[in-house]
Amino acid sequence: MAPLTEMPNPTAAEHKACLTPHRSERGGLWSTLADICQLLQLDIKVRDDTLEALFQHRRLKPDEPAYRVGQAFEALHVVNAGFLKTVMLDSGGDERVVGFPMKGDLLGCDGICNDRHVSEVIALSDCDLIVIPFKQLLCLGHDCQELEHTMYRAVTRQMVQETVNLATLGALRSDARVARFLVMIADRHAALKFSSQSFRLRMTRREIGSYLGLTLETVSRSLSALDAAGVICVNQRDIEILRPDILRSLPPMEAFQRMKPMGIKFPKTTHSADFTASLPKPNAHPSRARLQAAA
Amino acid sequence: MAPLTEMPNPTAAEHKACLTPHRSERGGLWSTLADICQLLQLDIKVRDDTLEALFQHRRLKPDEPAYRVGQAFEALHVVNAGFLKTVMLDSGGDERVVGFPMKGDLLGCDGICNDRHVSEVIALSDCDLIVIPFKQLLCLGHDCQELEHTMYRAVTRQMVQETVNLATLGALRSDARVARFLVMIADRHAALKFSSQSFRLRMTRREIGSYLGLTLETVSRSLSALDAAGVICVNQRDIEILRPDILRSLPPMEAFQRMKPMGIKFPKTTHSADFTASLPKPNAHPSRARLQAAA
DNA sequence: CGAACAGTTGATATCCCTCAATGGCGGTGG
DNA sequence: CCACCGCCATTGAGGGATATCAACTGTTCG
Repeated sequence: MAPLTEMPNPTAAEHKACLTPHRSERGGLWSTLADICQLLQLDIKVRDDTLEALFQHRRLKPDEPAYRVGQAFEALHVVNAGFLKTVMLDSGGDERVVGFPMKGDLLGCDGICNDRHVSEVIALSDCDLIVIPFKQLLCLGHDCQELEHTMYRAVTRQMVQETVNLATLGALRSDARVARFLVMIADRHAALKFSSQSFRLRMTRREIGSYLGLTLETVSRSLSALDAAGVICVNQRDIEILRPDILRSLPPMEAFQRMKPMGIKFPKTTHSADFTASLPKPNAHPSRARLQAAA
Repeated sequence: MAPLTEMPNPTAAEHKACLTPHRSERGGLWSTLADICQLLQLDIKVRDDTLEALFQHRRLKPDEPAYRVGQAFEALHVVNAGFLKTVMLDSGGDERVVGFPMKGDLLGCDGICNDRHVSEVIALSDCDLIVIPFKQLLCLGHDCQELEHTMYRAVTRQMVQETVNLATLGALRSDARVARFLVMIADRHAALKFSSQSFRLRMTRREIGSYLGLTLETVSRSLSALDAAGVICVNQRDIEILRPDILRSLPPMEAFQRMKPMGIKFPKTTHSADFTASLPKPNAHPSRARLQAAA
């Protein structure tokens, strides 16, 4: 692992409650609906007093759940600060990570359809959430149709994004899965004006593996391989992205490259990217070959 | 809706438009909102004339799309009859199957958030869809809040179900993935009063593989292995389930069995199911061993 | 019939899971 | 303070699972 050149200190910036106009009332933090819409990046057009409605904040410590599987659905949450994981429990009781929410994400959407949660969300760091009681939201929506529509757009956007992320992983080999995972994280950091070039992972290798469908050892090896190839720089949970272009270009497996829409045929695809450019370190691991040579 | 009482011949019955009180007007088929709610298994309480609103049907032939990636979002669709696939296109233009909608499923939810579809839906058989123009739905929702809430519950239910299905696959090996896929199909057939014991797959091995993250050869081999173990009977696309108990009990990989919530430790799990009971056929393939012996 | 496609099966290479050993890091208690 | 412990991460060895390549069969459709 190369020494991470310098890391201005994204950790500190990400950790502090980096919100906006919130007010202290009744002893806790409260935010307006307008604040929430800004956090969700919704451009709400209504100029309405409903935007002044107040919603309470909720703090979580690491390992503390926002809600659990089976719990009655009462409220959505918006992440104002911190990092979390969303997990589902399979029939055997084993947990499967399905997402890593962070600032601006909407939590609890899975409870809308059944009045009961099928997933659970657990804090990976100190977190600050804004609670949106669903009944209250419905009441506000009753008065303001535009608001209701906008909020549901936010809900479906959140769910579509999760599906897109999960769906793209299936066709990739381990190195590419890990690479795509890092790209996802980087893009989300960029959207939040965090550094997308260097950041700290908040989850364990095991949790990453659960999300990607890999074992923790394979995740670790893939990170090491990307490091050895000079694409990233890994130091425990600190990641620096050196070659974002390569990180984004790792191809899917051969069998899935031919899955062109409607059966259009293509000549055998040659791996487009050549990683031969950067070989700062000797390769000693078998899986590193693919990252380094396109031959 | 349809008097789907008994169905001696699922295949034939599934193919014909097994709907109900629809009306022929302006040359096409139309259904009421009440019909749609029944199809979606929504218990709508409102006794309202909005339930008499009419929605047009749309027929698709095999390989015909209901909508395509990038197309402007204008309407949701409810499947009244037929079988389809939902696909997403990754950055390389390769297609990835993310679902196999059938009767009672809601199509097009992914367009709500962006006014543009990120997935596309293609018919695998002759299909009959009911078109729900979204603007019209919003207008109806404006008059009847209960209706709007109910429809959004249907939307989120559809999306949650897809996520759950995708999420459970990651921890399974190939045989278990295929088994779970068959269980999914069987359960959905059962919910529709179709035969869950024997049915015909409408998609190719390649499409199944794309959905499961496997190659078509592996899908074929897994089906053959389940057949050889006496768990199912495969004949091209016709499937008969002989041992649903075994089909549901295939365990995840070792590494993912230990992913108990919050780090609770368990003794090394012994594979609970013993498949030794039924060995009607000789085993000649390496991958069949796991299905037959728990030793 | 022949072409194109879907499915099955085999041989082989490779990927990644599994088991195992090691080191780093943080907390806890003598 | 430091030994100790537990958890996390890394790395290696080995083997099993699955992708890949290839050959063959069956089906559909013109």
